[in-house]
Amino acid sequence: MSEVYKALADPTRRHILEMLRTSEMSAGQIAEQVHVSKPTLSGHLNVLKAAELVDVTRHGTTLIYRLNTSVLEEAIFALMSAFKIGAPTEQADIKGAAHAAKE
Amino acid sequence: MSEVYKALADPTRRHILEMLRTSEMSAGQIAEQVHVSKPTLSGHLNVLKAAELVDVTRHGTTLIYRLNTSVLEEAIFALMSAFKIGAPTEQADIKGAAHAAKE
DNA sequence: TATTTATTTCGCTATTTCACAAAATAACAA
DNA sequence: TTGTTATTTTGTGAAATAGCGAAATAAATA
Repeated sequence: MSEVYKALADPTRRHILEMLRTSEMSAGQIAEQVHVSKPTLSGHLNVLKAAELVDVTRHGTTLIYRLNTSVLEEAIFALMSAFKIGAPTEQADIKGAAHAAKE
Repeated sequence: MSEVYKALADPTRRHILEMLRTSEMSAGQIAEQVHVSKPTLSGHLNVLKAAELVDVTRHGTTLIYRLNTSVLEEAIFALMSAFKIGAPTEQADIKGAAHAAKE
């Protein structure tokens, strides 16, 4: 579980996770949008894989990464329960959170 | 915002935050339960303060730390929103109403 | 003013993290 | 087998992080 927090601590990794939310992607496709060297990207993907935040399957020479939503959900709800924070009840909360997420 | 994730990445700091959930505490009281040296603890408290996860007020010679729940809530809801992970309550209702339940 | 208590800052070491270029590996096609 | 593409592993260096003991600071009290 602690590995999940560490994985989320890096902005590049959070960006990758957000990209994978829409659809699964190969490492090469990710590399087109994340401007770090391939070795660096590979390292980030390994951290995400170790935290089980992403799953990988090979298709020929390409590796397909996809978001493991359940692990992310578990982490978020673990945080919520650890601090006894309830679900938001107003749309304003959701908008506020969406705005904060872009920073 | 990124500072919040980094602050949460360390298990000692998460422990401190959980302690502060119940009630505010002085640095000395925190030190009794967190077994690191005082300089190390002071460093952790500074990280939490920089992320605005805690507020500090001085009472005489002692510094009182208390959890800034709103910043923690914002971080959690930012995560939920970024990954479209819905709370199983009103948030789902709002989304469902807004998008006419399609996906 | 001098002392005591609570906490921080300073100075240092060890470990981890992030980044890159170059070399290596995996799968496939010719 | 040789070559091509996709991706990772290796090696290295710079910067950040966590840890500690010793010294410094802030506030209260004698």
